[in-house]
Amino acid sequence: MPERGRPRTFDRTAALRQAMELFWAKGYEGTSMAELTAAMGISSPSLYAAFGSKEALFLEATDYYTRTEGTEIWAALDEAPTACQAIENFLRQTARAYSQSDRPQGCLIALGALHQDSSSGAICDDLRRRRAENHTLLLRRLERGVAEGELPPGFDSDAAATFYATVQHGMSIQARDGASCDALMATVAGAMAAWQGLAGTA
Amino acid sequence: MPERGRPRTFDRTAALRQAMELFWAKGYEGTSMAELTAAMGISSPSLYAAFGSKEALFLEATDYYTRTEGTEIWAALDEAPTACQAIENFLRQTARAYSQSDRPQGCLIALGALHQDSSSGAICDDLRRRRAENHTLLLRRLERGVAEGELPPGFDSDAAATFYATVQHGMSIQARDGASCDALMATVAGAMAAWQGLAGTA
DNA sequence: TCCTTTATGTAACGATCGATACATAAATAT
DNA sequence: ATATTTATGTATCGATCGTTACATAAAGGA
Repeated sequence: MPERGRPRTFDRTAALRQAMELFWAKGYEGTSMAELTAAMGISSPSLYAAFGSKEALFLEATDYYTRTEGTEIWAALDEAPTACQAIENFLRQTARAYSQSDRPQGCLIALGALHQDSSSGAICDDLRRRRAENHTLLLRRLERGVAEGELPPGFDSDAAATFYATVQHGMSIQARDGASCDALMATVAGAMAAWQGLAGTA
Repeated sequence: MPERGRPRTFDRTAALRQAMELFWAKGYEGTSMAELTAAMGISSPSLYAAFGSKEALFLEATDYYTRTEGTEIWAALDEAPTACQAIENFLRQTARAYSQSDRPQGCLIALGALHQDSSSGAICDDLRRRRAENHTLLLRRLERGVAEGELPPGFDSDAAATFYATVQHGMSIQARDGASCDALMATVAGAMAAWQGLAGTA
């Protein structure tokens, strides 16, 4: 059953991808409507008809980002047999993804809008919620490690999840500063060197 | 020897401090001239006469930030007798400073302008240079630890400095998300748990 | 065929952006 | 006293911001 009315002449998903890459590279406030319409290859009224507003477009772009760009990073958590390997693979995938030269460096969720007091309260809140969800994913995997006996009963999964999430956030800034994949891997090695200490102090 | 011409009626340093706090809270692009003049209590021409431009004001504000806000964090590096204690104190001071409720959370140098492609190339470059300087400070302290025999000869000071700098950058985002000092201390504990591993693998 | 519905293209909206022209005021230098 | 120098206050500059009217084009439904 086809749509009513005149069909749109552009690929909505392709346009959304272009918007995502622009927001990813320049942040929410740093990206103008003029740049968006140019990159998406559509006019301003078409953009508003298809996506609602700049804010709604950003929210949809971050959702698209999560579904397309973040998958390999977070899939590593469930694929590895142990929590230790899961965290390490998670960080190594992060290092690889954040340093790719054919796309913006670092993470859209971490860098897209950091200044709350700006005109974009909803944007900032949405990104913060997504960061909290990521923390929860790490926490669940670590708790599973405790449940399976890999980690001691007193292991502070929440503190460890916070630590590794923080390292990943720092890697976004490091990547924005031009760090190579190897340089990011040095940080991964440092973070994983903490594993023995974290698992032992329980 | 007093100045020629009509003396200015406002405290230049106090105005600079107000500008710094605003840039700190909202970032370079997120802060408007109207907000700056309101917070500084001066008119737009007075601002331009005293500081040159918004960009020059930001550069001077970051310099003021480095001289006034960052001192306690980086002083910890030289005061502690061992490199291990130096890094730990450095991170603990960071946790405390980043979570103060009477000032913006996180670090101006880390969060002030992260998106290079924006209109602010010089701003971004300046902050990146300052971050590189901070990395160098960590590196020098670790190299001193190697020279003094505290750390083994093969210790990778550069990788360790990168790791701890990355953790600090991540703490800025964590603090922006509302993390308490205790929560940041959990990350510090995680980062210091890596010390044994880093010092031992050399 | 005519009506409804949706999309496109042109053009422009009011608001805000960073930055200034201009006249006036207040200090020193001669 | 006069000239010079610097700061202030008002008012506004052109450019860009996100957003939208409006007329037209292209589809399905009756």
